Amino acid sequence: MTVTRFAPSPTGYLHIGGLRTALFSWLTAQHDKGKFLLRIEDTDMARNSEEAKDAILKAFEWVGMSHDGEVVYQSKRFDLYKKYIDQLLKEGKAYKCYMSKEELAALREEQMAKKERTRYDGRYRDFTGTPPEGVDPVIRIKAPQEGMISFKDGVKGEMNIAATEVDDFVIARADGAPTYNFVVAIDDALMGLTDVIRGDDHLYNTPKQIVVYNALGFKIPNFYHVAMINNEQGKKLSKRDGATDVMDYKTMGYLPEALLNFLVRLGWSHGDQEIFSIEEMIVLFDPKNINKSSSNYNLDKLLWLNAHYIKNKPNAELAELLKPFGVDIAEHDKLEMLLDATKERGKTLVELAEQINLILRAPESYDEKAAKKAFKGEAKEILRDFASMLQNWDKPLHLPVDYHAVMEKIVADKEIGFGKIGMPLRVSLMGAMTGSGMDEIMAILGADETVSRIEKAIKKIA
RNA sequence: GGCCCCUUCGUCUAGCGGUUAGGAUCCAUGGUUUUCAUCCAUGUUACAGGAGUUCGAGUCUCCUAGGGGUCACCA
Repeated sequence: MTVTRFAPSPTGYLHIGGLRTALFSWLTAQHDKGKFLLRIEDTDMARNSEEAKDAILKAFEWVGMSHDGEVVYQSKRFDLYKKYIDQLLKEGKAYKCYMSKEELAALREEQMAKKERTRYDGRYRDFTGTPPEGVDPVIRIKAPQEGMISFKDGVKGEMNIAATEVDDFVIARADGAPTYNFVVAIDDALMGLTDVIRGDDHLYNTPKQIVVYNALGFKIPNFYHVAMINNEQGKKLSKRDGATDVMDYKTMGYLPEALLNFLVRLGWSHGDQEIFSIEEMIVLFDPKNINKSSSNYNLDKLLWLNAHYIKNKPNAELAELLKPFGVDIAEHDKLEMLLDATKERGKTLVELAEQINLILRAPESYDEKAAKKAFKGEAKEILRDFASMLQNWDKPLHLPVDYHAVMEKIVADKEIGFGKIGMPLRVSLMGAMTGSGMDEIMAILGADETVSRIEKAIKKIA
């Protein structure tokens, strides 16, 4: 069975790039009807925070990516790691290193001066003498000293790293706490991971982890290293480039399905298809199709996708989603009409909320340019007659077509073009020259409110 | 600096030795709409550069350039 995972360290919010690798992992598991596990990498007690962990979990909840089983916390598994450290020590596959931090720094400086690769020189690898006083040793693992460490990466292809590139790295600190590459390999193996999908900044950790897998006799999973997401300029994505926190997209009025659709197309594709429902992604996703090259983050496409998903969302659901944006129309009797008239005009929920408020709230002022153009000539008279027609109309006024009939009547009676009534009417009702169709707006407002706004505008003209 | 990875329209990408190099987004123009938006149509723009291999190269090989990653008792 396919088992994938996402393993963030709780040092901050969930990053947009992290969400993409999580999505790839999640899709791979869903596709194979396998399991997607969540593990919190909190071995560095100094940098962890409970808030960060909660923020990450919350982000997952928002996008609707659920994990299987309990969340695994590495901080609760130290006994387990300790067991494996002792085992390796006993088997002679790991050893105590008494080199002080100062000595290590000196060695590194020396190597840098010689323009060599900085690496631990293995001086305690076969040490049998008396250890120096006053130094708490670290534990280092014996990495192969010659040959190649090879693995097949599902994205990058065949990888061959010279053993000389991997030194005897530390698996337990002086205080006994295990280190990242050690615990990741153990947990991935013990949790039964079959496919490890992660950012390619981890590419160089892989040979190290393979050393651990081999030392402990664990089965090596498939690796997929996904290239980074850069900003529009092709540089590393940073906070300066706008939203990098997944939850920022919620507050900016993006739909999770739009964000996921956007992310799945960054580094992955299925022919010419652009729109993928979650179900389609699950059916079609294959990590083998992940691109080798890095991709640039581009807001245009996300905006386009978001507009698409808003347009196609049922009105009742939209009404619920709009609540956090200060628009509560769930109980509005013209809900359907209101959203049908506005949802094609908002690329985000924020914009959609603005569009709705533009209709629901009587204009406090009139756009200067629009008013100048619309409220001229006989506009005042036309508006007055139109209001009067609305008040004396002998048929019911409910639907847009009912109001359209009134407009047709005034146009016919006065032998004027639609613009003559349309423009002043629009500015009277909305305060501006843009927006939804007049028939729809009037039907939403009702005759009384329409007349009231017209009268207010007439006063303004005078 | 060592090692490793990457390079098709501005951006996301299709392409897996033979295509007028396709789609999407953006932008522009036109149509629809009493306005705006939507929608529809049309258009501009790309194989980083150079050598090879081959009848034929975006596709294979090498070199160069550019970009990125990584070199912790962080994860």
